[in-house]
Amino acid sequence: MSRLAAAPTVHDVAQLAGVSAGTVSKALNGRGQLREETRKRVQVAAEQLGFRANRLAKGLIEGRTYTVGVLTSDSFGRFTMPLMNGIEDSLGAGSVSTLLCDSRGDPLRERHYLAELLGRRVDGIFVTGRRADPRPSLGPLPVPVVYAMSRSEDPLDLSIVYDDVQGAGLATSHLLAVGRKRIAYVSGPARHLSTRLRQEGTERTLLAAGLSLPPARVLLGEWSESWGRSAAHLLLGSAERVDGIVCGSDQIARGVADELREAGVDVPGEVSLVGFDNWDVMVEASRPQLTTVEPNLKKLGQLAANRLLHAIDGGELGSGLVLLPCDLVLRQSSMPSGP
Amino acid sequence: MSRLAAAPTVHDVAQLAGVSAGTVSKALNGRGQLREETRKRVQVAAEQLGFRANRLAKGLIEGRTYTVGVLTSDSFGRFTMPLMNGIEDSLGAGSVSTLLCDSRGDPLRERHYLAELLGRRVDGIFVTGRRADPRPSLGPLPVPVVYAMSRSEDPLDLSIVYDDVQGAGLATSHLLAVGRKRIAYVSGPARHLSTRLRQEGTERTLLAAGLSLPPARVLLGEWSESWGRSAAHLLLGSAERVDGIVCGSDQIARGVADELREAGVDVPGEVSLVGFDNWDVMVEASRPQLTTVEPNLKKLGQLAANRLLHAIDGGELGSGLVLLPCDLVLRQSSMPSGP
DNA sequence: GTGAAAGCGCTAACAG
DNA sequence: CTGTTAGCGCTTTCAC
Repeated sequence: MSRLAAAPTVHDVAQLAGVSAGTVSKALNGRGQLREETRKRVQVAAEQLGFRANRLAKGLIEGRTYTVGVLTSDSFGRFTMPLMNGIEDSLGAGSVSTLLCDSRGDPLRERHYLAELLGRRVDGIFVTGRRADPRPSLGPLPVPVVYAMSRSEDPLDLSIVYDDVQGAGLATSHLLAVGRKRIAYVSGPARHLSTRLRQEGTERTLLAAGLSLPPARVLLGEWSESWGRSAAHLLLGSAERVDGIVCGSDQIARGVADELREAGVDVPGEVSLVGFDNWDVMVEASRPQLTTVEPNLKKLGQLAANRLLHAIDGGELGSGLVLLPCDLVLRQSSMPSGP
Repeated sequence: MSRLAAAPTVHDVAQLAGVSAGTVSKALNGRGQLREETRKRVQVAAEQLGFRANRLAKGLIEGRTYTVGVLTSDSFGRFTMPLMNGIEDSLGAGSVSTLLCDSRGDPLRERHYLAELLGRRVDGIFVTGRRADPRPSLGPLPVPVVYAMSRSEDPLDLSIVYDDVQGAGLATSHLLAVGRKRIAYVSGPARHLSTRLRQEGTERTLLAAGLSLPPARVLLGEWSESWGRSAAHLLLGSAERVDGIVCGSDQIARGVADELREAGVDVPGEVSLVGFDNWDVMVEASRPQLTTVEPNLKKLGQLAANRLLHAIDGGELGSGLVLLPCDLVLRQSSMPSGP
């Protein structure tokens, strides 16, 4: 549509209302003592001109911008999305805006964006990214920083992540609870921390129950359905049959489910399956639908935002690694006796 | 990590370098005539203090903020992501930052965010969202607005979308080219514009080839794999066999592929299949992998950003609906004689 | 060459 | 009650 004139200033409003700029400010912000009639007149004039106070000018005075930066090391993907939603939930209420920067994993680009954010005097910064692996700290900055769904190498930073170990433990406990005993772990590349942590959670839980996770029942590959199918094929070919599988992702779990079904193995009749991520697209399209670990990313985002806001308001930010517990979502793939 | 002191100002740098504030500005911005020695001294002082010019103050003077807003009517999803990447590509070069607002489809929230963006004096605004259906215009604003992957009801606005009709036409032409004649269209809900446009593209192409798309070969349902499977089942039950299927999404196509395979129908031997979206996760996990329509969202984002930047620099924004052509990506699902 | 002063849009403190 | 003044951090004349 057609373009409006440049944004009006307090002076424009003042002139129209026949008062001074200071009076406009007071009238519009409900400060000072004004005659009701004057206040009204100013409001009408402001309305008429479509006046909105310039936040840059306000920020200059207040010394804060009500803006936070989000620095992501990876393209905005499926995991960043619910996290961002959580962050917005907590920020939106206080009308803090979000400046988005995607470094695409390039450290140079990250430095550039960081400088940009600092130049814009953001009140705080979130650092995030797909990989859960520890990443270099941004170092000491004039504003508080929260590493969300991402962990800084520096223990003095505050990092908030979901608990991979506990999540996998939940999955494993559930398999034990439905009577499974010979449990396998199929997951992504060993170089990913989350692969190792989820394995640890699975193994620990089995050990605590007097069972074990022998190397032959640990299959590590890629985060793909295709690998899930291959892994299931391998499991079918081995001498001893497993009756439960903890998968490192919903994609893998779905691949496993497909392969098992096509090989005539009943899921969950003969084998119980648990995924990880609670990714709706995968979980719902899978046959049978997947019991899976919900990493509560939205909640993680909310928590991260609350901590950051608190620090911005002068509170203590805290430091170290905060582990947020996962939940288990029950669906058909795991329950031999029906949901 | 520990917190740094508040950001230093030009005066801090000036004091350290033993010059005046004005000189600092000139030295750091390469303006005015300064002795090389002085310039150096200022630069060293600035470096030492970690000085970054406050962009708010700069923006106040320049009258522009080098910030644009992105107003999305839907959570940042799979479609918004590549679009954003494209936008960042074009903006990043000029170090324009992005203020992100997710209205979640709530008009009230949208108004709030719009006010917020205007208050922050963004230089321009992108409007986007998952649905391709026409949406109400934001109306006349003091800054240029581009509707990207979204169309405004007002023809005076500039809307840039990919060409659903042409995309479906590409898919259909390809099916014809590999020798298919009895073609079906399986897609999402009829209330979605993209469903109807893609149908139009399919039908037009068939008519142009002397063929037709009878109602019995049009199956509209949901954007899910599950619907794809149901639709394929229906097609298998009908009297006349189809030999090619244009699907409204990759998810649907994958569901169709699964159902056909499990019913013993060879894809692409007996039936050729084309999807829409080129969504890696679906396209690669599908058996066989999917030939599909690539909507070039990243390119769309780049174009939208370039147009907006041009308008911000005082150029003409333009208006009306701009249709960006789709591409076809060939994989196994469509080619009876192998790729 | 460099410093001092004015002003971007706004608000807070102080006059009147 | 309302207007005037000063100043947030920066840049840009204009004197010196």
